[in-house]
Formats: sequence, C-alpha cells, structure tokens
Amino acid sequence: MAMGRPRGFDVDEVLEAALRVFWAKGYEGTTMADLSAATKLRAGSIYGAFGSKEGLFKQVVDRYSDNVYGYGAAALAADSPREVARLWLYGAADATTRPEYPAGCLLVQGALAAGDAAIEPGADLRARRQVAVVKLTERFAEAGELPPDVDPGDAARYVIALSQGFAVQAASGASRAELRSMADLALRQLPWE
Amino acid sequence: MAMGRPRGFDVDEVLEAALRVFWAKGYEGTTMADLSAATKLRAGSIYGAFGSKEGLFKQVVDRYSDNVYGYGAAALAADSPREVARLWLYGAADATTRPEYPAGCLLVQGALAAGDAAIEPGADLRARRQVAVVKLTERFAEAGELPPDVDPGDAARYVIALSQGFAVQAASGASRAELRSMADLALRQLPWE
DNA sequence: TGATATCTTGAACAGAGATTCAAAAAGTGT
DNA sequence: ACACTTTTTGAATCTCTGTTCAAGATATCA
Repeated sequence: MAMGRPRGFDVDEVLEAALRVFWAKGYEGTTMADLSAATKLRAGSIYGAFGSKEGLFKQVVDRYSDNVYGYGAAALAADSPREVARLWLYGAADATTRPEYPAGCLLVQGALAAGDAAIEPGADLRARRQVAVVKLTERFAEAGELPPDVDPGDAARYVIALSQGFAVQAASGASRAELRSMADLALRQLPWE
Repeated sequence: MAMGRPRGFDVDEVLEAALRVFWAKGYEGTTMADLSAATKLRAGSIYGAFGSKEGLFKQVVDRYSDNVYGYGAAALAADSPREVARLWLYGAADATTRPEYPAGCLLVQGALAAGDAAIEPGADLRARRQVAVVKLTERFAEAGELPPDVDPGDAARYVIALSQGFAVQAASGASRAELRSMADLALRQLPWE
C-alpha cells in the first residue's frame, strides 16, 4: 500500500524555529505569519503537521520542557538541599540568558496573562510550572534534610520564586552575570540554614 | 465661548475598569470589545478620551503604579534593610493576591513577551520594573547598612526577584497564605545577614 | 506503469481586530 | 433663542488572523 509523499521538512527543526518565536513573542503575540516565516513552511503544511497554532505550541512546550528547561532534573538529583538550590538557581540564571535563545523562560512569558484565545495554552504552562513546584517539594521533603520547622513546600516555592524572578529580569534585559551574582547572594545563606 | 457637551463618565472609574481587564488578560489579550464592555463606553468615546488602546493602557499603568503598586514607597521608607525587605515582600504577597483584583502584577503580566503590536507597552512596563530596581538599589546603598562585600544592586534584585516570583505564582493560583509563608521563610535569614 | 496516499502550494475564507467618521445629542455663554 | 463646542453613537472601514480547501507534486507499492 502506497506511503504518500514524504515531508519536505524536519519536524525537530520546525519545532526549534517555532520555539524561538513563541519564546520571544509569547503565544498571543505570535502570528501564523511569524511562524510561517521562521519555519519556511506555508500555513497549510503547519496545519497538516500540527493541527493548529495551539497544537504546534503544545509540541513546542513539550520540547522546551524536555530540553532547555531540563536543568531541573540535574538539580533534583543533587544530594543536599543546598546543592539542589545551587544547581537550580545557576541553571535558571543560565537558561534564561542563553545567547542563542530569547531571554527569559517560555513557561513564564509564553502566556502569563491570557486573553480568551490563549486560555488553554496558559493553563498548560501553569500546569507545567506547578510540576516543578511539586517535584521540588518532594525532593525537599526527603527525611532529615530540612529543619523540622521548615515546610518543604515553602522551600520549594522559595527557590522557584527566585528562578521565576530571574526569568522576569532576564526578559527585562538583565545579564547572565547579574543573575549569577544574584544567585550567589542567595546562596550565601539559604533561609532554612 | 461655549464649553461643549460634558463627559458622561468618570475618567477614574473608566481607568479602574480598564485596569482590571488589562491586569487579567494582558495588553495583547485585551480587546477593544472587552474594554468597551467593562467600561460601558463605545469605542468612539474611549478613542475620544484616551486616543488609542495604547494610550488607555499607559494611563492605566500610571494609575496602577501610583495606587496598587504603591506599597514600594512605604517599604523604601523603612529604617533597615531587613525592614525594607519585609515590607516589600509582604506588600508584594498582598498586592498580588487582592480578592478584589486579578491575581498577579500588571507590571509583570501586562506584556512580558510581546508581539509586534505590543512592543511599546512592553517597553513601558519594563522601564517601570527597572525603576523599582533602581530605587531599591539606592535605598540599600545607604551607608553602613549592608555588609561591605554585598552589592546593593544584588540585594535589590534579589528582593525584587522574589516579589516577581510571587507575582508569577499568584498568577498561577497561589494563595495569599502561601506567599506570606514564603515571605516568612525568606525573612528567617536574609542572605546578606 | 499505474494506483494509492500523503504532502505542498497558493489562494480564498470568515471572523475579529483596532480605528475612524458623520450625524445626533447635550451642555455653555451671549 | 441662538451660536458654538465637545461628546456620544452606531455604523462603516480596513487590516490582520487563524484556518480551510482544491489542485498539483512526490513518494511507495503492486
């Protein structure tokens, strides 16, 4: 049985190009014309491969979570709360100021406040941010690592709040050096220590 | 000489109504139809009074900076870095979780990532965020209050990063209690102490 | 080669977006 | 009452947006 005409593009390259656009302009600020220009595909091909602008965005966010945002996994594997926090903060400082990517974090600036057309993408990003909170909370909840009067959830939200602040400031033009310096300051004395 | 027909609305009430819409949906996510519905004005009246959607947004941001976001002034007037940080963080926790307003911070979620139509509003918000960094840096730079090896700019960016993280998490649905608890954790031990 | 299946293309589509405008309305001052 | 000025109204405008579609292109399999 016939296989049909093969794709003239590489899905990964297209997702990579679309990622940069969504990252820089946000979901609502990105137009199909932007995506068409960045991917060098006609709108019809994008619809054929991804179903809709929203479908493309979802796959882009998947890719982002797995790759660019993946420093979290390394941090979670560290063997002390301090080391977890250090890797998380350094990872955030670097990930939000990559020279080859737009500044900031897609999960934060992709659709923080959403109009009617972006409710679902916004909820998707929010859920993914929440995953980080849950994972970090579980990590901090491991026995005997935090003082007993410190709530692991508070500690997790604290570290994540800082990294989200990094994302906002990176999007505002802060340099990697400034963010790293801020991380160093925070690591002078973690609040539960 | 004749005075012309008087306005049928109160500018302050209209700005207040528009504020809630921009706050909840962001600049790009807000449509003139949204604004028209919230203010009970026809588009023509809005244009007559504010010139454009962008002009209305600027005035809304002015109002926001003066009123809702004004807890910063109280914090800056405190007499120690710890007290400045405490008032700033508590103020941010409360301001981003007001029951009568949308969650989060207009300056953060109004236009963090912007498409072509929102470049200027985005730059406006960024400049206003930067004002907070500068003011807090100046406050922390006052003689003899921080350890000499701590950069006042780092300290300012640290406090602001936390409060911006509060804004992101509030927009994600975090409760006031969670944010306050996070602030308390941060205040157990400030990193420069 | 021919049948089949998928992809690409480019135009067309309908709806929504911000903005404008002429006419009607509603005040002030003489 | 009249002239004058500004606001309100409601429709119209015009661009942009996401999406669809039919026709042509390009592969595989028999």
